Amino acid sequence: MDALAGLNPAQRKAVEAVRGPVLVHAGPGSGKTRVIVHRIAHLVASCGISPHSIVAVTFTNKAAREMAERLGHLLGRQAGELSLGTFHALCAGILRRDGAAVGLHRRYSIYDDGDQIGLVKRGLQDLGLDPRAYNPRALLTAIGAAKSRLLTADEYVQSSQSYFEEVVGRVYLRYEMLLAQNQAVDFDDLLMKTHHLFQSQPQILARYQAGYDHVLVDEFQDTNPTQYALARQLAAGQSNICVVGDPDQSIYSWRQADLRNILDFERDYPEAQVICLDQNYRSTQTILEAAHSVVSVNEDRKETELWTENERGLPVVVLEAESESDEARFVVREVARLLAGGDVSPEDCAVMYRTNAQSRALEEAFIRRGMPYQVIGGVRFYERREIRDLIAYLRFLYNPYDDVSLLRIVNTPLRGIGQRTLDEFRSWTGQVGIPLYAGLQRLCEDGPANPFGTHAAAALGRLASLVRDLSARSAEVDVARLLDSVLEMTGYQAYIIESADGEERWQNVLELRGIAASYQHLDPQQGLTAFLEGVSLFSDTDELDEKTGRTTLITLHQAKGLEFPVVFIAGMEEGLLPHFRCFEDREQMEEERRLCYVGMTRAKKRLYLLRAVRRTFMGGVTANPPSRFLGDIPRKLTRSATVYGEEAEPGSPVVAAAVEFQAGDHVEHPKFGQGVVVASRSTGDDSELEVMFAGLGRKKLLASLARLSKSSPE
DNA sequence: GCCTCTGGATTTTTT
DNA sequence: ATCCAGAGGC
Repeated sequence: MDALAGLNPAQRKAVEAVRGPVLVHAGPGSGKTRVIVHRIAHLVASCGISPHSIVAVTFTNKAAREMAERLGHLLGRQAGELSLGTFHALCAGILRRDGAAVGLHRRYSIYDDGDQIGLVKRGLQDLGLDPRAYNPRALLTAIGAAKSRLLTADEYVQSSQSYFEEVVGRVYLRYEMLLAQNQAVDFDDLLMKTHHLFQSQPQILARYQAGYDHVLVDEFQDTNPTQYALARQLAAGQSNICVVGDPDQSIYSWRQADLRNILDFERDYPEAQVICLDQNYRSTQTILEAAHSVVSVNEDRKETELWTENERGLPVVVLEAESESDEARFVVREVARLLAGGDVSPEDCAVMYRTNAQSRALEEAFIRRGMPYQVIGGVRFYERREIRDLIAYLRFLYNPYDDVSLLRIVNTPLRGIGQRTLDEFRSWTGQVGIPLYAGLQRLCEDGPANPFGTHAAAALGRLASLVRDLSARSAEVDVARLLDSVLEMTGYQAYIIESADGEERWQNVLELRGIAASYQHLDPQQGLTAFLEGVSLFSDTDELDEKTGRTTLITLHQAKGLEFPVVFIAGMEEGLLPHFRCFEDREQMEEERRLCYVGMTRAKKRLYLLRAVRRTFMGGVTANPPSRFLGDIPRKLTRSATVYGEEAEPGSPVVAAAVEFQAGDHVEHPKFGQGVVVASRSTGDDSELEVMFAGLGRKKLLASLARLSKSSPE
């Protein structure tokens, strides 16, 4: 095997630079994955490095799988010995093995977003704070941000500067306590606790460092400081660390990804080799130039430009539609037209958008035309109620300290344990000083001689023996059979089938059953561990399948790393892309630009930028001006067109009302002063505006009542 | 204890 | 438009 075959000089250099720190700057379509794969193959096949001592971190599980597959072709069996995965998956494994050193049981739970919100709300309650006065979401974001910067609750409290931060600090402390009680971690904890483990237990770190001589990090621009710190810890033994990224494609700052990691890398490893991959193999010259014209407006940016030997190609199509349904109809018609041409198949096409809500109109159009499509993300499988319920059952059986899961299933399906009984039960276990699950055990042992009223005692007793029987079962049978037992013994199956949309929900349950069945080859304990971990760390992009014969509908964020011959970007409007939440902040606005750049550079041959003049949004109608990004693309690269459908006339009153004030307009209010319209919805003959006023925040106003006047921006 | 109704908030992106 | 929490009736 020749790991260097077919590489250009820069790629070859990146593959061969095996010693010491390396920073690879890889623009879109520059063969980044190729470089990583060949670098690993080169390390193993030519340098004689053991695959056991290589760890490669990817952004998604899917990326890890694909890499594993390609390496399988190059290295055969040895590829299975590499450590490949996301930071989260790798950390979950490390904590499973060594978490005891930081107070974590072997069987801990991983809490997702919904669980976390629940814990924050409980924390607020415990502290006697009103969950309506303090938005749990905002608190959780603040806590997550702290964890992404390795700030513990104590440190946070020490350093809090404002009243809000003080509240966050108190909630953070409480939240951590609740997690510990439940033997649970959140996503950020997977990283932070691993880091803490390594820091506090040098002998454990040494073991991993000795194991990992070579550390690779993909999508480095989207790592957060905690992830970077982890990578440094792992690489500290040999300093053979290679990070690959592209600052222009950094689109996850809201998840605390920090571009400064790239600068820090050069500071932390001054001897690092920097290699730039700037030849693009993916797109036409026209597409590259158009994309560059959008991203190059950014001020926080080193000027780099990709070049390509590919043909000039077709102009970028810029299309104005009357409504989102016209926009969607155009997409479907155009896909059909290209299919008829013969050289394009449905899976060659992708439709991208800023927000998941936009997928709806598109989906309808595909359905109406009978065209095959797949939506990535959207209503997520693992967020469906029936799925969460069943996972809660399994999670509680796996980790009995997991009260969040227990409380979810205590009365699902209904078994007569209402709020009242539950409160009594909880205060009883509190008084006795035992965890909830132990309380249930005790009820089992004591039989009817418990301190509750007859009705409650009977209901609790039934739950207790149910739990006892199911946990006995969990030690004996594989995940799929355990799930069967849950469905049967709890009456959940009947409960689902009789519920509204029972048929559909039961199908979901069967799908989960199928996923569980894929863990059958493991012993009961390992199987349950692996299943729950897989479920927790699963991401929507993981299910993306490129060879389906279906057109892909996907958010711009999820599209990162993918490529398609034909790309449509829908909703090129002020308020959507860029999103109105970013109007006020230059850095965020620059990220919107990068997001647009990421979308455009997914396209190989054909790129369509679409917008709708009028769009339904939260019940009302909004009218958004064209995205400023469209204006940055030189006209010579584009071809413009308009589509107007039959159902709407441009001059209709509905449209007129919404057009009066548009998202992005600067306005003046007699009392509130200067502001920016962030949303306008037309409701019949009036429009309801949301305006962001300097210092006052968002206010909702009726256009007919509030005496607003348009003003010029500064 | 459970069901239904209402009003309010809520949607940006996700490991 | 849809989801949630809280109130009130059975």
